[in-house]
Amino acid sequence: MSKCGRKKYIKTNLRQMTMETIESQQDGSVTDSVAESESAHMQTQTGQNSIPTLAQVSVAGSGTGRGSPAVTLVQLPSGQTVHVQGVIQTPQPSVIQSPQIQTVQVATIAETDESAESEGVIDSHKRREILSRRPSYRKILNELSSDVPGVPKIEEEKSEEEGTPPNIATMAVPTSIYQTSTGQYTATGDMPTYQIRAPTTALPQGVVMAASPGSLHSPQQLAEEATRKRELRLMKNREAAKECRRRKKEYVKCLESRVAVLEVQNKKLIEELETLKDICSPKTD
DNA sequence: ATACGAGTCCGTCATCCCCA
DNA sequence: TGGGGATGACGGACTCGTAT
Repeated sequence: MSKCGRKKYIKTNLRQMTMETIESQQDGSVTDSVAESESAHMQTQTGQNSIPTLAQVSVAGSGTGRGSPAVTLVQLPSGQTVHVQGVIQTPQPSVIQSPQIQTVQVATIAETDESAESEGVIDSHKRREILSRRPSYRKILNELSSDVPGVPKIEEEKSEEEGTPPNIATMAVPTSIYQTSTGQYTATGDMPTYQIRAPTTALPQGVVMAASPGSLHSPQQLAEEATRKRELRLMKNREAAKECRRRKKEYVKCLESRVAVLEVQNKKLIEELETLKDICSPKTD
């Protein structure tokens, strides 16, 4: 797998691994979390052992610097020891309220990874066939939140903005986009400038021409109409993608917050259990 | 200084899925 | 059932930290 392809693979599995983290994090053991993810991933990647096995675990304490790799040996339940390369994902400074919790993304390198990587890149269509679409993260979160009270649902835009939890930092989303005389779209705020490939027919956001199909005569007009529709669709999709990513970030923050809460709960329960054990156990001396 | 790896962001395409 | 919004997946550009 190419460098970029592997990177995408890691990104692709982030959500899945996050869910596994939540399921397994009550144990509190890094090794077990990795092992569970390992086995789960092996099931989903049958026949594709050239793809690195991935896991995401939550660890307490500080990690290394941003983007700095760390190599760890992890023992699986089967007794097999794997090399784990971990990279600290530094959260936004104002995002995580519990500084002890950091998300670590780990990738175990399967033995056949090197050889498979040298075989070349699968074309994108084949990859699309291999990588089946997973359920929407919004759906997952909503299912989660229906099970567990206290987990906010990702709802429609309005309620989401109004009901943002106080510990989650909202991101600035620029909305003012206009067309310059050169066909260049510029956004106010922090969005970078970008260019439309065929600016001749591009329209500002929200502008819909009232050209009905019956009013089009020449093939040129039809082509222009098609181009215009395409530009409009691309523009809408561009904005939708931005919004989608913003919501996804919020979703990830929500999961991270939930992990932090559950870890605290788990710790308290363990302490409580120890206390009760001390009370109930007969004194030996 | 520079090469390199890893992470992030963005635009686009393909597909899912809801609603009129 | 078609249209359109939502989102997974992909690839490219860019940034940043580290090693040399």
